[in-house]
Amino acid sequence: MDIQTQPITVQYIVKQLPSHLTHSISCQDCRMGNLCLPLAVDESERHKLDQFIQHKKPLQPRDKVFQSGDAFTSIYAVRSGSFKSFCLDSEGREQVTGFYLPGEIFGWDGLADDQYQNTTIALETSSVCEIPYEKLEQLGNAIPAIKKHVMKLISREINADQKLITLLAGHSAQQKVASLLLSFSDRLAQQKRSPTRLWLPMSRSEISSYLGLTVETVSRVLGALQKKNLLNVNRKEIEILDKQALQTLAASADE
Amino acid sequence: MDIQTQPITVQYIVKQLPSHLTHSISCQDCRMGNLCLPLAVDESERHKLDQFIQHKKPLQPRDKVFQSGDAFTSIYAVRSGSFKSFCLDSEGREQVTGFYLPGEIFGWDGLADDQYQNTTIALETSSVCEIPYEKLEQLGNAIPAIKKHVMKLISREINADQKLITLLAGHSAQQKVASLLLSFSDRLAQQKRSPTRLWLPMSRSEISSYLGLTVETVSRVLGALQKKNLLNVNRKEIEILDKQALQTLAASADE
DNA sequence: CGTAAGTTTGATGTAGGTCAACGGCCGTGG
DNA sequence: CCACGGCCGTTGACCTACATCAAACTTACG
Repeated sequence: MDIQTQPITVQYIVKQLPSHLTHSISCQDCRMGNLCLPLAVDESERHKLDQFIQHKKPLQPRDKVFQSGDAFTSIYAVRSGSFKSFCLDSEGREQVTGFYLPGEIFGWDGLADDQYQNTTIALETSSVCEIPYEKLEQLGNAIPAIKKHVMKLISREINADQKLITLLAGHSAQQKVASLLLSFSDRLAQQKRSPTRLWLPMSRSEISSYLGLTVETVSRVLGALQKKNLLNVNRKEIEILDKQALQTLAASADE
Repeated sequence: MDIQTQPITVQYIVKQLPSHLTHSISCQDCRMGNLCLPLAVDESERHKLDQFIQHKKPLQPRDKVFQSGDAFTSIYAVRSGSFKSFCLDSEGREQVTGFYLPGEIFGWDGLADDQYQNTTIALETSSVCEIPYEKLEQLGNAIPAIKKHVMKLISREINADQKLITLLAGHSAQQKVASLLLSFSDRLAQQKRSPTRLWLPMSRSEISSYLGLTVETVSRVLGALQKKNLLNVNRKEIEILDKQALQTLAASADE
């Protein structure tokens, strides 16, 4: 019943590798393949990607990938670990706008005005693939499948943002927290990882900012869900005991 | 001090035209030019756009442009009037996700999954240009400037959504309402229309859904802002009396 | 081992939600 | 042309979900 203290994450595996390998895996071998760019792209085309995608070396917690105001040059694919993006309001308070897990892509927010709107930092030891946007555009011209996929990736960000808008605008604290956990669960499942035992890489404060709540409320809601036997909560380790009930709760206000 | 009862809108002007002209204006003549697609595109290229963009005839209030679940085929540019997009939550409650004014583009939410996520309807007598996405893609291949601009348009939607997320997550009712009014003001200014005298095409209920509030709260906040002499409110007509103060209020919690 | 930062828990306050009544506007029909 | 009815917006009284404030506790780290 105890959650493994060191979960077997992609990050964990990568950490075990000699460091000269860590950031030199090619796109062909990348286990994120079908989540990331090369969907519906064959061997030889995938090779072209490798020519310019930079498989960067690991980032430490709090390391910035880019900062609000930086010139837009690239988008980034999460290879391992996790990231948060946020902006500061006029008061200097941090507003978290997204969490990114392995296989997910961030950085689109820089495209409209040629500079990133959000700062994005690593939440844990993590690595990214940097994909220069210019090069990606050129490759898209050569390979229509790539271009099509790029468009889908951008619009996936739109759909995610709109889902969050709906969550923020019309839902209770319980529904918000439950939805976040379910979202994480689904995204872990996409990585072929356990959808019931999750390790939250972000602090309560980051969760609360993302959900438009306070730290205290997030803490209390997690406590309440545990009391209802829907969850096991142990700091950042969460075990989902009753996904069904959690979904019901996230969807409708009853009980 | 009285607000003109029939404001001089694009819609108003278009209504005066013989109806066979209303939806046959070409992209060359469109006053929305630089807001919409043809930015940085020359005469001859603009002509190619005309070949497939459908300048549809006017829509009546509540007419659907597309419905949640419809197959994604096109994006739409607002020529005149205004639109709202919304989705229904599991309870059947309407969640408004965006308002669109002349020169703005909607429909990107359909791209990721090849079907629209939101329903979008006209708020008043309005007209749109339908831009078939397939054709737009092809044109983008031929004319790089078009493709670049399309990318910017999509990512503008991302930025708008993230701005709304920030507004919903960390701001008071007053700040939300003030921000909405200022947003409208700015967008009217882009159309070279008065940024101080606005006519809100949507109901209080639609505003409240968009801002994550109740009708009563929106009404009370408008009342309060009027009492502070920041606004004149007369049903859907709003006159901004003190934009400076409104901006201050929208940005910081003080006073 | 001591300090700081993150988390939990409790007591209290309040912004905004809920419920209810009313009033103005507009369409329809006599 | 006026009367009626329905819809939207406003206003008031009350209430609750969540914020705020405060303090203990736990973990992380020099």
